[in-house]
Amino acid sequence: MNVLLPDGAKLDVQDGATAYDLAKQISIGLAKKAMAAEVNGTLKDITAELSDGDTVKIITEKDPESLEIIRHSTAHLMAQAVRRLFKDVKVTIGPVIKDGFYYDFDMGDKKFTPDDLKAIEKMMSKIAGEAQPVSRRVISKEDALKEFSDEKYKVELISAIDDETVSLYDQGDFTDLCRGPHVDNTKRIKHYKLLSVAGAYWRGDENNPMLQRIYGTSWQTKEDLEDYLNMLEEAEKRDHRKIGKQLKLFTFSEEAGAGFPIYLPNGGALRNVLETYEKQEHIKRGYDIVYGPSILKQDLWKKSGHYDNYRENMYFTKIDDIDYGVKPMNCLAHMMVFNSEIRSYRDLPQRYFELGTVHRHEKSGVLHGLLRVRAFTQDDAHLFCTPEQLNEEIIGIIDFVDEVMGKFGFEYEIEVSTKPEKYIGTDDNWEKATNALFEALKTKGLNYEINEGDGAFYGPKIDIKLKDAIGRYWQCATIQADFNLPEKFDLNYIGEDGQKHRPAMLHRVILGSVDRFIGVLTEHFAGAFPLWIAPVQVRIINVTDAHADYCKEIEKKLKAEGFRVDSDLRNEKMGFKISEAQMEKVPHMIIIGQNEVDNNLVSVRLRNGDNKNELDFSTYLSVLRELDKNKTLELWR
RNA sequence: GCUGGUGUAGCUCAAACGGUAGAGCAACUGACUUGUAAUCAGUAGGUUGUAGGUUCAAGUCCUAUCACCAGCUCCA
Repeated sequence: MNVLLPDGAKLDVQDGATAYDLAKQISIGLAKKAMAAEVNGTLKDITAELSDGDTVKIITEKDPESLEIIRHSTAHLMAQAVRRLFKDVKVTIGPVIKDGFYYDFDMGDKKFTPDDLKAIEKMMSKIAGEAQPVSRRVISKEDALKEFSDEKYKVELISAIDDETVSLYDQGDFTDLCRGPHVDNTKRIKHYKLLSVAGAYWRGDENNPMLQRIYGTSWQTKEDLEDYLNMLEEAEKRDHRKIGKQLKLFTFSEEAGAGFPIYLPNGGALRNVLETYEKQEHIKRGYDIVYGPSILKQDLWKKSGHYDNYRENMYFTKIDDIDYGVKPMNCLAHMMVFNSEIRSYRDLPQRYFELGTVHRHEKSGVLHGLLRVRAFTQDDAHLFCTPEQLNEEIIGIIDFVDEVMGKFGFEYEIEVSTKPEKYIGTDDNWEKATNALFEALKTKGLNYEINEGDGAFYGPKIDIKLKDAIGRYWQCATIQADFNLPEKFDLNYIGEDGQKHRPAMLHRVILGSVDRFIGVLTEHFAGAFPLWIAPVQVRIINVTDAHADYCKEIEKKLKAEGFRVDSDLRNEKMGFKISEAQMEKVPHMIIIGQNEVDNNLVSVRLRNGDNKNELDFSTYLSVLRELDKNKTLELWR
């Protein structure tokens, strides 16, 4: 019989040949590396029999699909190990997830301990060492139900399957219901680690029993595994909650309430830099700065649709017996701004910008440092324009985002989210809005992914996910088209024809939540902020008390220039003071000793350990000005 | 919100079976006057998250509550 290879070549193979036989026929090397096969677009075991006319691609370690296979097989290996160690356990499901896998077990009242994880890992390597062949078996549902009669969760799963038959995978003393594919032998699984244990409900439903879930990771090579574990370690070191405490950026107070960040002077300085920068950039681009109140009448939230669609995330209060809602978004006041006078087509586009502090009721269990809070400030803007201007406005925002992200050194990816289940407005308007977004992305020639049904209740959106220093993605900027609120608020402008027309509206943020962005920045830079953002840009350190006055003089001059500078004139050894400044990740340290005082010089130590000694003060000042003004990520020019 | 875990000095952490709450760093005082990642000595600092309860005795056990941490979505 004949099979087709991905390059279109036809290959004659023996009847009944498996994918492995085919690989062997192509080359011994390929057969050795073969993990699975993609037959007519479907992933199958390497031991799968081929049929005449099949298109076959051999999947090797290099293909991304092989990672999923190996992780799934590792999950089975783990279940087998748990089975051997804990007799009464009921196995449930064990899927592949990003960077690894998990498997849920019903242990009755027993909980896994860290020691258990070690024992399970040990048993896994024993089973892998036994080199047990893994084989697929297809049987009728009926037989499967008999075979798994002791496993109530498997029975539930089998019953829910539509097909007449189900596939099972056998490996030694362990059999699991599984679609596959899998590696052909347990010895293939070498580079894995069990990471954590947690409770999880059966099928994610809190009415179901709580299971014990073990998370693990598995890779093709030792290096990959080590890289991944290092990344986890690195992420822990960069945790903004930890660094935020060390650098005294922000705090949370049990007394003040959960999810309400409180900025300390260092965090305040940093935040002020971001906000000042943003105001300047918005003014440059033709935005007007506006301000709205924190609470608005409940009736207005009813009118906007927030009351019906967003109520569970809102806080309410009463003033003189009238109901009010605390704003979870800034759009309402901006609608009021637009409606404050009659608009002509000549006035459009109107772009309103506000650093607006909003409150949202997040469930207590999801709060997480600055990344998930109940009060935060958005760099929010609403643009009102004619339908014809929409494309240009969206492009303007995309360019804006691109420039700002560049200042922080972030790359990013784009997603478009479409109409969700819960939405307001007509399908026609949704289509118009969605098309406007696609159109703009097309004009810019940008790649994007589509996130079906993930839009806001009032409109579709473009989400921009930035990539941090260790490869994690964070959602920050978003652009949302909206034809619905203008309708509800009866916004209009007078066109060239003297008639009333409905403006189009865009909601957008660049940093998103300023708070969240600070959290992301902290993790991205591991607290070592670029000079233009750093809470303290320059620290002046004297060698002995005799040089204190000169230090104060320099501090005064730099402060007058607007730099964030302080002096450490304590009677300590300078090595000690340098060490402290270093731990605080201050970009520049100015060291002042007798030589500097005598000759009107400064000696600068950079955060990276480099020294720029004995500079004229004026020379240093010009360098500092340049670094700050250019918002460079470098410590020196 | 749910499940599990944690909560001790400003910070990082100790205190076996319930039996007087400790250390390092920071702070303060003094000495030393110092040249690129931690000088020495001394002093002070706590109603053990909060509120109840059990006990001769509670940081330790019980109940409630607050906060924090992990997970709860990614379909055999």
